[in-house]
Order: sequence, then structure tokens, then C-alpha cells
Amino acid sequence: MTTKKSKSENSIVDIARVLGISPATVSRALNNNPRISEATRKRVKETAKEMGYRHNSMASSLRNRRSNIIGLIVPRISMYFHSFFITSLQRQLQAAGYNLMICQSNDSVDLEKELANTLYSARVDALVVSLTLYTKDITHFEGFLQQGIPLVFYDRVPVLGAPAYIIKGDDYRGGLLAGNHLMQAGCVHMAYISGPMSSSIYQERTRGFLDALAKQGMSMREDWVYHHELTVENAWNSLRRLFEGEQLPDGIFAANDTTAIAAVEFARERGIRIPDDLKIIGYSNDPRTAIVTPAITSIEQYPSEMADKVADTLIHALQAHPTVFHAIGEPLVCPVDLVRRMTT
Amino acid sequence: MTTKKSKSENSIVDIARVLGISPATVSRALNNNPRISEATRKRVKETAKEMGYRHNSMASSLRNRRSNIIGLIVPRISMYFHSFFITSLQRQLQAAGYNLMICQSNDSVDLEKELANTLYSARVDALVVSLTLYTKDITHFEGFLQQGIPLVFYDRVPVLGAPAYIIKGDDYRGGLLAGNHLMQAGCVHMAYISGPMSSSIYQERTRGFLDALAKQGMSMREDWVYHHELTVENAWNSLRRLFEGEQLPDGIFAANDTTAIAAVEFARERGIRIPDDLKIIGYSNDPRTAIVTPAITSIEQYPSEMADKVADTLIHALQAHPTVFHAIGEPLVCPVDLVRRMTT
DNA sequence: TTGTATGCGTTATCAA
DNA sequence: TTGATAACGCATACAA
Repeated sequence: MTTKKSKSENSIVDIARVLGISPATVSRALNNNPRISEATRKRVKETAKEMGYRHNSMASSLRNRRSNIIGLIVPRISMYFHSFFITSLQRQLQAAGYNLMICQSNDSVDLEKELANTLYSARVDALVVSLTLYTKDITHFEGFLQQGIPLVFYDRVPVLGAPAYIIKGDDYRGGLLAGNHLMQAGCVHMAYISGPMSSSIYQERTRGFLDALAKQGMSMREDWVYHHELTVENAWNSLRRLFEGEQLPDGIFAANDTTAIAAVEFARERGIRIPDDLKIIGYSNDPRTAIVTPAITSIEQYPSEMADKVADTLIHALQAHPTVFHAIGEPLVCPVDLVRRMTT
Repeated sequence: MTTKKSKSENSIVDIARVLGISPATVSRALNNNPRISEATRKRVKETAKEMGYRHNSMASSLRNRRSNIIGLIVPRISMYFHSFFITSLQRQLQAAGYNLMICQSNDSVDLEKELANTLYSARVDALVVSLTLYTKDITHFEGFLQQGIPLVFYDRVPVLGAPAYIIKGDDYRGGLLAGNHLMQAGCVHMAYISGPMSSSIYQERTRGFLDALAKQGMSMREDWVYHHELTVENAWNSLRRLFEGEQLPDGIFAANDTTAIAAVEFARERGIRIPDDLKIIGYSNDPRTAIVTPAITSIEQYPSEMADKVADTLIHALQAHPTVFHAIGEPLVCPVDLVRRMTT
């Protein structure tokens, strides 16, 4: 490899000059426009290669009024669910000729707003968003709607709905499955550690879980329901409080796997036997749930399949396809499943 | 309702027309050019806001010949090391006004080439790359060098060097630490499960590990050294072969944590006691090593700190700073540390 | 089949 | 302090 810096770049105008033809012809030849002769096309492409020509996406985007870039705002790239979602989404979009501009909100509403504005200015052709835990107001996405730029919310979607494409997991059913499973396993005194109710996913998981219990005529001690960000530290704090009273819980529904793992470690430290004395179920089927001892029962969300749905929706919307893949504002709900392991 | 067709977008020309001033003035006002009066600036900004104006990065990029986009090619976004590296890098670059275009090569050389070309055409201002396991030829990055576009390799860097910025972990020392630690823990019959030697990181970890042993006058059975992609399946295959002979190993250096975790699970299944009968050390200090039982000793690579170095290098290079942060072609080597847990 | 002319929206240069 | 103009590189409508 050499470092030799060549003179300034060659444009289609330079190629045209060299070949003694017009820039328009060069442009058409390079874009495989059928109205150009095979001979010219070949000549142009060869010369372009020789001259080290590279297509300028910025100029092309400006002229075409489309960037071929799709924006993605995700709370945290390092979360299992999102990292697999992204991998799958990117593969699909790449194949369709789009590039992904991935940004992390880090669960900060302010940062989410800033990123939305940046991507708006960057003229992304579409925007895909999984909201922060605390996003209530979604006016920072209004510009996209007004400009008719396809907007897709997935997983953590606006609580109050939105005139956008909405693709979400069946969190209600996930909660229901968790509740039913714990009860079938014999739990009578259940605790629930959930994320903040400002997020759609925890609202629904909570509703599903409580409905499951209610259907069996069971109710929960209010002080055994915790709502906070589901970090390791917060989990331990809640677990300590949960186990400081007389009555001990015999089942815990942890609304994410990080919390479920913390619960397993907490139980180990306290010498609480799992699943005999305490049953635990997590959420997301993070691969970590399979490697801890005992392996944790969890709810699978199929991130790749959800990404496929998002990609399909995007591609249809971007091509202004006559039959829309699914209606704007009508949530598309993706299935979830219980994965039973050793903690229940 | 009138039939007035709502104009899709307002440009600075539209703002200029409304205010009866020139587009140049509008541009300068919006860019906080000091040669514009405070009054005008305020008037322009207010009107821009009212008219729902958004800056067009494509046009601006074309004119300025810089996109403010930095390309990133990473083998797999879901690997712990890379996902934390990305998070940190993105925060830094965001703060400096750059957007990241993240792409995954999925350890495919062909895809890496394609992505390099795409990002080249997309006119990224700089490119950051961690190579696939198999990339030997790096001519697909030559265009960047020829155009003087800053090119940074990190972690998995070109084996033969390159006239680019190179930032890597101290894999040689990591291997050395692993070897010394196993020997200090009393291991005499060690096995080594490594990734393909086509990758810089495994070359160096291997060299370090073998050097450590050699310094103590120890050598390794050649059939106890495995080289393959470090997946769960491959790990189990190698482990099975490793334990099918008469002589059993008393120590394993796994060149990544996925393999170390597999080794722990394998030992559990076989009833091999850890660390009594077998000691295990992994690489990367993936958080998973801390949650398996027993928790695994590993080598910390400090991904965030490496990202900081990459960000510093990029920002200096992009500003054509007189004092370059570090010389082109001279690898910047980042420290690693041993994190001792229960498997040694 | 190819050429001419124009404009996408912005900003740097030069002039006023 | 502001304005007029040109150009960044490309792709299209229209003309030939």
C-alpha cells in the first residue's frame, strides 16, 4: 500500500473530457441507463476505473433528494435484544441498498432529541426508533411526519400511540406467560421487579402479569412490586428489601434478564434454594440466562424476526408501495414465547 | 381550504426572500458568522424556526467537501469488546460534531470489501476498521490512503502493518500474562485454544503465551493447540478431543471468553473440578465471565479507553493538527490487565 | 443514442 | 455588514 496522494478527485466531467463525450452520457453509462450504447457504456466504465473515479453520494443525494441513509436511534447498543435487532436490520437494509446511521440515546431524552434533529438534518430517508425509558413527549419526531419521512417505532414505542409505523413485541402476553408459568409452578407469594412505567414495554408486561394473577384470583402485595431502571445495583437493592420481612416470596418475575441474573446471584449468596424455595423468571432470553447456574427461565422476543418486520415495513414505505405493509398507527405485534429452564 | 400546494421544504433562499435579504446573509447568520449584525442574526434565526427550516447536510457536504460522517467497519457489533468500544467512540465523536456510520463485516472478507467501497463513495471523512479474522490483503482500503482520508485500524490490525493509524491492545502481553498466571497457579500440562492465526490478535496472544512458557523452560504438546473460529460449537469439539486421551490437561488458555465459558460448562458436564483439576483463563473480560460458576479469570482490554485513543487520533487527524497524535504506521499499544477470579 | 442546459441547497470569494 | 455570483458533482427534461 502506498500513501502517495493523487491530485484532486475526478468527476464525471473529467471522464467526459477525457473521452470527448458529454457528462450526461457518462452519468447515464455509469448508472446503466438502457438508452446508452453498449460500446459507450463499456468505454466509460473502463475509463472511470482507470481514473480512480468514485461516485459522489453527497452530490447524488442532493440532486435526487434522497440520501439512501436510514437513521436508527436505539437506547443502548450493548443490550442483547438491540444488538441482535441491529445486526439483522442492517443486513436487510444493506441488501436493499441502504446504509444505517446508528445512534445511541443512552436512555437520555435530551440526547434522543438531539439525535433526532441531527438525523433530520442529515436528510435520512427514514428513521427507526426505540425510545428511551422516559420519553413521553414525542414532538421531536414531528418533523419527520410532516415531511412524510417514514418513521418506525419498535420495541419501546410511544405510550400514547403515534401516526407512525409501530412494531412491538407482545409484552402483554409476555407478562401473562410469566404469571401463568409461575403460578403453574406453584408460586403463591410472588414479587415483581419491573422497569419504569413510563415505558410502553413495562406498562404492558405489568398489565399482563397482573391480569394473569387476577384471573386466578390472586393479587400481589403492593410493596412487592418495584419500578426502577433494571440495573444490577437497583436489582440488589430491591432484592434486599424484598427479603427483609417475615414473609418471603416464592416467585419473582424480573422484567429483564439482568435483574433475573441478579436475583439468582442474590439467592445463591443468601443460600436460598432455586427453584425449591424461590422460582425466577426473566425477560428477553438473553444468552446469559443460559450460562448462569441455574439457567434462568425467560421470555423470548425474537429480535431478528422483529428486525425483518421493520425492514419490510421500511422498504415498502420507501418505495411508496401501493399496498402498505401495515397501517400507520396500527401496532404490529410480534409473538413471544416462554423458554423454560432450571429456575422454575 | 385552498389548493395552495404546500411547498415541501424551505431553503435559505426562501428565508432570504421572506426577509428581503440575500441567501448569503442567511447562511452566515445561521452559521453564526461574526461578520453579521446581532439584529440580523436574530431575525434570521427566528424566521428560520417559524418556517420549519432544516439545514441540508447533503448540500453543505457537497459544498464543503466534507460529510462530517465517520465510517466504522467492525466484525460483529454483538461482541462485548466491540459493543463497548462503539458506545464510547460514538459518544466522543458525537461531541466533536461527527456522526458514525457503523457497518458489520460479519467476519466476511468480501463483505468488508464491499463496505469499504460503499463508505468510500459515501465520502466519509475518516474510516475506522477492525478487520475480519481472515483479512490479509488490505488493498480495498488503498483509496482512503490515496485520497488522504484518515484511516484507523484498531484491535484487529493488518498483520503486515500499513501506512495508517494503528491502535491495538497489548495482545502479546495478554498472552504472556495468561501463561505466567497459569504456571504460577501450578499448571504443568497446558492446552491452548486460539483463533485463526490469520488475525493479528491471535498471532500475538499465541506468541506471548508460548514465550511465557518458554521462559520457564516449558513447552506445549502440539496437539493441544487448537486454531479455529472461537464459537461455542468449535470450542466443544476441541474440548472433547482434548480430553479423550490418557494425559489430561491441567490448564487451558482460551483466547476468548466464549471459549472459556464453554470450557467451564464442559468441565461441569464431565465432572472435572475447577480450579482443582483444571484451571481456565479467558480473554476480554466479557461480563459473562463474572456470572458463570465458577467465575472465570480473564484479560481486561479496556475497550472504552481504546475508543478514547481512536477518537483522539481521529479528531487530530481530521483537523490536520500540526502535531499528530501518533505517527502513521507506528502502532499505539494499549495496556491489558489480568483479572483473577475463581477458575485459577 | 447522445448532447445541452439547468438546478438540487449551500457557502466561499469577491465586491460594495 | 451585506450582496451578487459561482461552484461543489450529479442527473434529468428536453432537444437533436
